[in-house]
Amino acid sequence: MSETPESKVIDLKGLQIACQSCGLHELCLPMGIHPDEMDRLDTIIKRRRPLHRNDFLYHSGDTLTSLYAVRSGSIKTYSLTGEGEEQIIGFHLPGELLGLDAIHDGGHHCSARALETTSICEIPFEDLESLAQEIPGLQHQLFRLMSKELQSDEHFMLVLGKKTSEERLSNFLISLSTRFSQRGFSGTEFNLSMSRNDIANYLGLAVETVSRLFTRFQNAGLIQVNRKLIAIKNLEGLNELAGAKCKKVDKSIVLR
Amino acid sequence: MSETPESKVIDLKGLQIACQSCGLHELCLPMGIHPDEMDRLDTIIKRRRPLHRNDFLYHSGDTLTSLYAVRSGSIKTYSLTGEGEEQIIGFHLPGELLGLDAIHDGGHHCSARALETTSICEIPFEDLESLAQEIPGLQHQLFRLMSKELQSDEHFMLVLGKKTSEERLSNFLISLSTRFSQRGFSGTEFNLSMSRNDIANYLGLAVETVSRLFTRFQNAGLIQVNRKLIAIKNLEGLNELAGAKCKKVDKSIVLR
DNA sequence: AATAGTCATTGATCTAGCTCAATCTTTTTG
DNA sequence: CAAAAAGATTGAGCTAGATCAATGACTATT
Repeated sequence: MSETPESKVIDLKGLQIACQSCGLHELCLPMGIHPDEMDRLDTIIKRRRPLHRNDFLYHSGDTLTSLYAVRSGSIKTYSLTGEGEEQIIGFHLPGELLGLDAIHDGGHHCSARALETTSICEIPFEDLESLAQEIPGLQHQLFRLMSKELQSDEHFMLVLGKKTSEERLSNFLISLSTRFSQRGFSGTEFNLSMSRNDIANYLGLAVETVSRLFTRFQNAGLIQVNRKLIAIKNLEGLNELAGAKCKKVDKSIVLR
Repeated sequence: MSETPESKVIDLKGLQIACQSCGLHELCLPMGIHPDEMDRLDTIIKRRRPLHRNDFLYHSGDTLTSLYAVRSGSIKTYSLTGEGEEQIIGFHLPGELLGLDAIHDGGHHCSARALETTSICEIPFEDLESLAQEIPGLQHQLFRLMSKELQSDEHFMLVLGKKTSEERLSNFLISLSTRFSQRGFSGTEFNLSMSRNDIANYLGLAVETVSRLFTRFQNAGLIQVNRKLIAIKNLEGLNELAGAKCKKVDKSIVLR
């Protein structure tokens, strides 16, 4: 985690991609701020060498020093239950900010771990806060990003609150699809960087249920599953499942 | 909703309680800012006449103009599912801020409705944002409040994600108890301003299940239920239930 | 005070999804 | 490359909680 340049073959200079030239700046912190202000943001952001699979970005209990933006790869966040079981809170894709939930009391209450090789921009929070004090657009964007996360948490609470396993999984797949395409990747064909176990844990289901659902969805022609690779074949159908709340007219009957 | 003073017998002047003298300022927006800055905050905050039970604070689809802080009473927020059913997102107690999730795209995605007679401070968002630009403590407190909400949303996701009905309801009761005592009310005896239906909806359970659980909890000596009035008799026991994740050692056996 | 309407409780049954168990596949390690 | 470990799938049965149904209690209206 140290910043000693000599300890690596990797050209750290090459990692110093500016926000300006980053394909994610329309989603990320720099959104809506002027080019010269973006330069100031760049001066506080640290680009570190990539994390490998299972590397920790931070641990539960760590003091909050920085926020982190995913540049490529993916991260899962989780906390441990009373009995020491992992409980997954979220999966974070490129352009998404981590650590916002730690601002409140200055400490992380969950751990963040790379699901695959992942590069990260580190943004020291104190610096960011001072900069936000000077750049109205940055303050606004920070409010917007936090608000967006509140919104998506609320959406997920709705999904968990009432929905059947079918609704949960279809919502999950749609969410991934949407987020991938917003980030310039294919929304119809993508890799799941997390295990079936992680998915089940996140959705509050048993692994077996998730596995069965994948087969069912595939048999119904909604998706094509090949190990970690998912191809969405019928987004419309998935959407119907995702919104299904009818008790009487059982839409899921097509899947039997 | 208009501000015409002559249309009411209520002394609107009397409603103009300053943040300074408000018992909630340690929890609410003014926390951590200096007295003279608090005065500036006071100048932008509008105190309106109280909402009555079932009055709307805002509707889903409304443009975000203000954030709202609950001064007394309680508010529920909910959105409508595809099939037009109400899905409750949260219950908001005195000192809590509403509308933060609307900053992202400037519009409310849920409706907010009073559960009982409720007074509200209205804080025009644009004014608040400008003020936060000038008062670092205010910017920081806004970040903190949003972060706190993220944290509690995450906690609730954990509860919904895996937990049994017993765990869900005990978590709910503990959350209310904690929040009431933080606000200077009794944490061991309080009124539920929401219906059993609302509770069930919020927790993703059937009304009947909630009702049965109340009786079970009462029989186990954990709580005393009298209609809307709840008395916590054994907080320790509730806490155990709330954290229960053991599959083998079934703690809930005591309740049968 | 009577009536209608809403809200809450209790009982009986049914089912979605969990648990347990076995097999198969992929990844890791020596 | 083989062995071991981890992850994924599939099957069979069980259970927590949903649904359906009926009754009881409180609230509001006239």
